[in-house]
Amino acid sequence: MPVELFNTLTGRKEVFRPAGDVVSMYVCGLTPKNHPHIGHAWLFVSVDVMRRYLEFSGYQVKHVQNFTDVDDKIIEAGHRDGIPPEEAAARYIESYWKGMDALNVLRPTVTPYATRFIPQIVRMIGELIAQGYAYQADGDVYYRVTRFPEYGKLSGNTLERLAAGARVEVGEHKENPNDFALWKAAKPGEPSWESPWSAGRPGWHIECSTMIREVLGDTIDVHWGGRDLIFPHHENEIAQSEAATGKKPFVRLWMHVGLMQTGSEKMAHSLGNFVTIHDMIGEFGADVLRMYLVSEHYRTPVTFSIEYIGRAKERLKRLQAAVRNLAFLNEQAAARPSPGETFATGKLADALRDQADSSLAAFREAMDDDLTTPRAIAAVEALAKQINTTNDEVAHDPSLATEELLPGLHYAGDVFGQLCRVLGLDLSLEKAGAETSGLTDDVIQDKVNERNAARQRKDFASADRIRSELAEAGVTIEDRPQGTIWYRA
RNA sequence: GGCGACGUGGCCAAGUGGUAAGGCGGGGGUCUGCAAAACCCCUAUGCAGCGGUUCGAAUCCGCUCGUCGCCUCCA
Repeated sequence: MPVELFNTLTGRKEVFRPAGDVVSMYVCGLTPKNHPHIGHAWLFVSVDVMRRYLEFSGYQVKHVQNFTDVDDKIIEAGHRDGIPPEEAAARYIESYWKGMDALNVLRPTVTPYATRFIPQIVRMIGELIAQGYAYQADGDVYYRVTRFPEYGKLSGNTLERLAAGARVEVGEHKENPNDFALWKAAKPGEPSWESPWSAGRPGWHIECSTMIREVLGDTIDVHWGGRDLIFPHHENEIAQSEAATGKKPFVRLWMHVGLMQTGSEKMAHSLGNFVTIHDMIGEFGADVLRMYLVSEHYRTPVTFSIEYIGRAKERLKRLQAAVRNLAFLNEQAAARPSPGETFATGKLADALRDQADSSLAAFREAMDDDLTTPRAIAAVEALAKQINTTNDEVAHDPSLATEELLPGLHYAGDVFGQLCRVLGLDLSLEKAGAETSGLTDDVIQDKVNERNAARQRKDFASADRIRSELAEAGVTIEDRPQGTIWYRA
């Protein structure tokens, strides 16, 4: 089954066919002007899931994602924070990495910074001027949209229709209201670079065109961004790149994530209605946040709500239980040699294998169909349920856990692990342990032993007291027929 | 005004012609000293409304109502 993905340019799902052996993928990254919010996380997690799934499916991906580290908003951020613009950019880039690492988002293969490509940007603008696609006016340089007949093809517009809207103001120097700046002359005190036209800085769109060309080439396989970038940003990138290189298409597959909504409007720094990644990770943990984001389809405009994150937390519990149960069952089964083939244990092992196979198939089918993660998660949950059911069977009859169960456990565990990794859910036990508080393993084990002694002598008051003390320290206890296990959660 | 997305149970969410996945919540069980977790069972004659096409539509077409995004910085 081929992977099919929705292409904004054609408005339909298309079979994914990268041009070469390595998928070239560019993502419009951040303009680091503030701490990244949940809407940003929604984009980057979606990209990450796609990348992980492509890699899982045997592709190699060259993932390039930029920082536009020079921009009017960054200059403003510098004023706001009382630091130079470069420092503001560095601060928010750092904040970005911190959030992404926590969310288990793979780092891009290459991360170009706009400010490190100024000579190449200047050269590309020069080419556009030489070819008549751009003109200078009083130190600024503008793109001449009327020279590019296909202007509007990504957003479904034409120049006539855009003109009908007439909400774009005609700049003093523009020939056409839809012309956009390639180079802006600096005002006093603003960061600037020398160019043939003025000391100034690049306009907003040109840096992406230049960096893509320099790092990936004239035509790339995939370009990602938020829906709000379709017009004018990505429209302008097409106009710049296809004009300058003369090669079409600039991008074979345009992908856009739906916008995160707060209440009934889009979440945005400029609207002041944003919730930062950092705050949500602090409150719920990164895995829960990732689970929440992945449980929505990437093209849907999702409404942000604390309540929904709470649901993701509940959902994640089943998966985490499966990880614990796998470890527990493996331990139990390995410790007991098989007395020879037994019908009941064989049936358990078969059920694990069967569910792993069908979950894997369902997962692939869902992901092949434009990365339908909500359905993919259902497949993972079905496998988790089978693992947990096995645990229940063994709880009722401990003698079922013999070496004969091991192959089924290993197979199911392997598939379960792979699928979770594609979704970027990191459910490892080590990590769960590392995240929490004060008590050492030995101290906890002592308390558990102490509690069990109390239970033995039917001193349930003491037993319950110890249990709630542990609970307050973030340690959960499960009493099983084979003994008590504990974990930090 | 132009372009586009969308409207499925209390809530979230799959489902592009064949008779409504999954999750949260709720109810009932199993297990437990009691819990917790897990597991099992139940929880939409109906998919915004009205027409139409079809043997058959949540799924296709038309109209109506409603929500959101873009057209200005924005992931």
